[in-house]
Amino acid sequence: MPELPEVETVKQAITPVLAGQRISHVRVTRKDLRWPLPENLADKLQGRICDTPYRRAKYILIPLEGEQTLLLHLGMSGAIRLYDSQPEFGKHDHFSIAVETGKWCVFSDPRRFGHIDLIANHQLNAHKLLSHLGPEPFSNHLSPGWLVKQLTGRKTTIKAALMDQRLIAGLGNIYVCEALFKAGISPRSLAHNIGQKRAERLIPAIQDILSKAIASGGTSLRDHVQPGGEIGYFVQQLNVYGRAGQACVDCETKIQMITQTGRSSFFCPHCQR
DNA sequence: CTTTCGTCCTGACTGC
DNA sequence: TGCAGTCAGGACGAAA
Repeated sequence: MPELPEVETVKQAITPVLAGQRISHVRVTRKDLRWPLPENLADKLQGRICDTPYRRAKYILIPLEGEQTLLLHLGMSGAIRLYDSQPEFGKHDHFSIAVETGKWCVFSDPRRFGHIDLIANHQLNAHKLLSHLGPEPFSNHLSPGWLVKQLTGRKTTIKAALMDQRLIAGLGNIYVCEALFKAGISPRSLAHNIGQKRAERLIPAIQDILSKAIASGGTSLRDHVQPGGEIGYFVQQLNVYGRAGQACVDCETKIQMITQTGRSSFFCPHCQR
């Protein structure tokens, strides 16, 4: 259920469990999720020491001793749960690892749009899922001038442009809707019509929405990283997403829902121009 | 080249 | 209560 803040939250939760720890058990119950998993994945991971996990876009990357990195992608419905000891596995718990402390890290994904891969470090930058990604939303790369330049000549809407991982990596439908609301920009605005003024609102809006979501994700998480507890996503403080027909928090105009490139967009037709 | 559309899959929810 | 239909936070690859 993951956009960048949820993935970041999961990464933060698994870090103290995995960093510096040797993998003692691996359980793989499918040969594929969205794509075929690496052959003999369990054997390849068994006994390896994990380095500190990090995040790129919506991917969790766990460097392993031996110049390889484990990539986890949660897709649409993926979640990771942590346990203090071996749990009872559920039907969608496709991939689990234990470390020598006895703790288990369980990857669950009902829709199986997620993916797991094991990548040689020198091939990371060329990997199919990573090579095309744009800068992180908090990268120094992002400036209003940079954004305006990137949007020049784009004939699509700002909504579709922000959903494109090649422009800025890690945004998804919810936070694009929320950032556009915060910036007062209609999702229907054409990308090439976003000038310096609106770009100067949009970039801080994106960063503000994401950092607040990460902070609140972290808060809810602390209570939930208990034995059997779930690391997941907690809806809160959404101003437009999922609020079609309800009053705008600023002007009380009814929030509208439209479909753009196959995805729902929520916005306030009065506040967002 | 850029952009949109179909697709992978299960489960939760709505309305008849 | 049952069942068909709809929708979902992602992202590739084909097609336009």
